[in-house]
Amino acid sequence: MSLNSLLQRQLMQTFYSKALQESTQGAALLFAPVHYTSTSTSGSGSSPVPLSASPLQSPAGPEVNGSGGAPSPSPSQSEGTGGSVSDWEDMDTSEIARQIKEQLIKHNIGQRVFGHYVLGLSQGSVSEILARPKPWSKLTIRGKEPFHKMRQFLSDEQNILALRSIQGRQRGNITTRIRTPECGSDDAINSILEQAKRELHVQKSDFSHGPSPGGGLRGGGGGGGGSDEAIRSILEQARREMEAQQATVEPSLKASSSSSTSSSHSQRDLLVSHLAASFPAYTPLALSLKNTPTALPVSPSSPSTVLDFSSSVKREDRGVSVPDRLDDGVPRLGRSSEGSARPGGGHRRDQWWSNMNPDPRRDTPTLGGEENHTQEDSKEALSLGSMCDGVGSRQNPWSKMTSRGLRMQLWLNGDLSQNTHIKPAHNQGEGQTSASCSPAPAEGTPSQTSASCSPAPAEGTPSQTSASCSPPPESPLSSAEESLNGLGGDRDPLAPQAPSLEPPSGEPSGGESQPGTPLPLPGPITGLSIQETIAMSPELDTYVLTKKVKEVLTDNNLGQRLFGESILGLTQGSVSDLLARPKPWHKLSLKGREPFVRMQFWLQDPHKVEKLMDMKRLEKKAYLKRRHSSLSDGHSVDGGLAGPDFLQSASPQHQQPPQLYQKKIRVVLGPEEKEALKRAYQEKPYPSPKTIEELASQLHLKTSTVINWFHNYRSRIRRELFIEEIQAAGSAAAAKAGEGDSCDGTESDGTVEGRHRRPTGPEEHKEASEDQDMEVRVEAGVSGGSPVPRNCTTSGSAGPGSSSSSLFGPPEAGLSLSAPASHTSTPARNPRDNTLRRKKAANLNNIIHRLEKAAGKEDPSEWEF
DNA sequence: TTGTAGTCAATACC
DNA sequence: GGTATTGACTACAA
Repeated sequence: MSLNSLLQRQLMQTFYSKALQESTQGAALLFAPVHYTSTSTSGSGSSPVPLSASPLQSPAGPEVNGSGGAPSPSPSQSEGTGGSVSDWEDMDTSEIARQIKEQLIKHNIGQRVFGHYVLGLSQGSVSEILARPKPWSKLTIRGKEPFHKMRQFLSDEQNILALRSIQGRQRGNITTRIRTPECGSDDAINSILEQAKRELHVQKSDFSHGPSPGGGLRGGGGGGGGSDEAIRSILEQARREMEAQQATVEPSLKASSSSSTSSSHSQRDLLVSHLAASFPAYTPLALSLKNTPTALPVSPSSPSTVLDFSSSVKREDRGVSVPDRLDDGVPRLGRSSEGSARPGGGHRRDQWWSNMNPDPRRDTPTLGGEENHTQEDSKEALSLGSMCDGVGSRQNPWSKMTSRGLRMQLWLNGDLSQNTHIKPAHNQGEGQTSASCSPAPAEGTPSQTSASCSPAPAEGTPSQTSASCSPPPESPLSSAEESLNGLGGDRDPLAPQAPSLEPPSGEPSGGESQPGTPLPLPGPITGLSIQETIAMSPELDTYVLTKKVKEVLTDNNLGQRLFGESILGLTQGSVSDLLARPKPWHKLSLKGREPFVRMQFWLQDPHKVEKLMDMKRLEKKAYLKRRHSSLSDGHSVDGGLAGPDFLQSASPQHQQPPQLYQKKIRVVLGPEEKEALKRAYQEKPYPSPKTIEELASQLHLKTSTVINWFHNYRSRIRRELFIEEIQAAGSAAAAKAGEGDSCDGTESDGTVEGRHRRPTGPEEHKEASEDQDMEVRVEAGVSGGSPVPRNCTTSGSAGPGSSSSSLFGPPEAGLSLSAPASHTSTPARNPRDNTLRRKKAANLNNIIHRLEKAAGKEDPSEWEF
């Protein structure tokens, strides 16, 4: 609770000291989200009053009151008085909303967090307010309150920065989802420290370079509220909090080291996940086992051990095996982490983590050391090393860059290009681009940059290159840069990640390049982040991309799991899904495009295969080593080579009560249940809660299961349709090229492209089965007549309209149950065709629903399809 | 509250 | 042992 307040105090001080200038109740508003009382939104008209208000009042209250001088009402109070601040009147609500939206977008702050922490409103309310702000004159007193808050929120960048930190703390890593209960506390501390560090950074930057990198955010005041005193105060608070936390830990652990605290537990979880994220190639846990073999049998109460570490890492950790990635191959930067050394093998991980991990949360566990660390940073915070820390090496490697990391980077960099080397490589073909941490990449050689960012390259090759800073010149990637097709000498954005695939021994990762022709570079390559690269990327042909990836993987006998975890940061299942059913580029969100961009760059890596091969070998080696160790310790090894299996098997699961390793029981719907659900879907793709209840009751399922099923089914139907349309379009084009006009593309759809793109026979059969199932539904369902688009089923622009028109076309014979039995004769009976129809029909229902829904809207401009 | 996108992870399947 | 499927979940937005 108090931890939560620490970070927010910054926000509060600047926010409410100006806006509210009054009671601590007003200040407490900011903290409402965590501890709303039941009366927080009652008709009293007052703002939510958090239960946690009191502890916050202490630090903030006096300052707030002091700054304001004359007492003034709280927002809620002020509304009763009409507002004691003159400019609270006649606000331009649209403008405020616009600015808020702008800032939220700019800082990647979600509406939920904003509403939660600033307005005391739900995300939905925030959305409403921002999207459709009412004119001031039409607002009630209560309705004006959010605008008061928003305006005050905008008045000081510290508010925004603080909220951004909160957002970053709350938002899970894209690729790692650690859900430990104590995370919040750790994160709070880390966020505080992060903020403090940033403040130091900014101050130093201001001092050294004039304007802060924060750019326009920093309104007028330069350093804003980030005085040394404030920073010290924050750090002091953080230290106290951590001490308080540590006090709860058993003395032995307490005595051992800071890394043995309970907080460090979760911190290690974070470490694990982020390390895995940063160096997915170092999956083999045997690397750590090699160094700490005795750690295996340790009990959970010994957090300093690898085993416990592993066991503490939930499987949410994206299935990457963790500890070993932290050991060998981890660069040991000179500074920090001094105090993180602990008995056992974990200290090196923490050490590495403290140095390398982009997530500011990493720093926390070291109590005294943390403060020292930060202060040390302040002494150094604009050295090249810290620059690298904040911008370069702390930038997550390619496969696991988080939005949080991106935000941090963006903020630290100010205009994004000051400290980074952004270059539209493809077109301009300038020099190296990977020196994201290099302040003067154009002048410094990669080796220089690397040396600065990776002071301890002797630890092994990974250390040389794992940092996002530029790798040493001897890096295989560096030497191979020029071989990258279309790169014009620019480094592959994969570079930060790719070298980590090299074996920790330091030996180069193989020799020859992948014989396959890399796809042309899609567009600008940046040394910044995947997100920016994605944003700048031109449209990619996801289908071609996945096809190529599949080819490479299969040709080289590389598994999806390996590829997914190492390159994409995804699990095998996700990879399978992506490769089998890639969405068209334009249908993908920024996040959804990420794997494809990664694929693209991976394909361009001439050493891609060698690296994965090396990875594979390492995993096997690790497995064997682990097994050997386990056997010698009397444990059996029944897990996989790495990843979650490893974590599981490495843990003493055989000796633990089942509840500690309880696998989630997966609901498996039976054929009858599915059938019923599909029928229901045909009736109503968007069933009402009542219908869902009924279905759940009839099928003896949980309502959530039914809801999930509908969600999933809708989503998957849509995606299936995309694929089918792509295939149809491709086949139509092929047919056109080969046979001239072929408006009826169904044949080629089913026989040429369909076969070509469908993985296996059984798949066909299965589809046919579903077709049959679907045909019944289609004919009896809402779409009524034939859904078969006998015409060009999927023109490139085929959207809902085209589908719709086809589906509503004249009845067509041969669409009944017998259709799937024929695979080759009548085009209309082709299973591919049927599948397409099925999906179109299902999708049509979806569209109809949207149409109906849209029809209910007043303004046609709001219609959205 | 509802819906979508993206993903995980259990498990079925080959 | 690899891949495909799919129920469940998170994050986010309207």
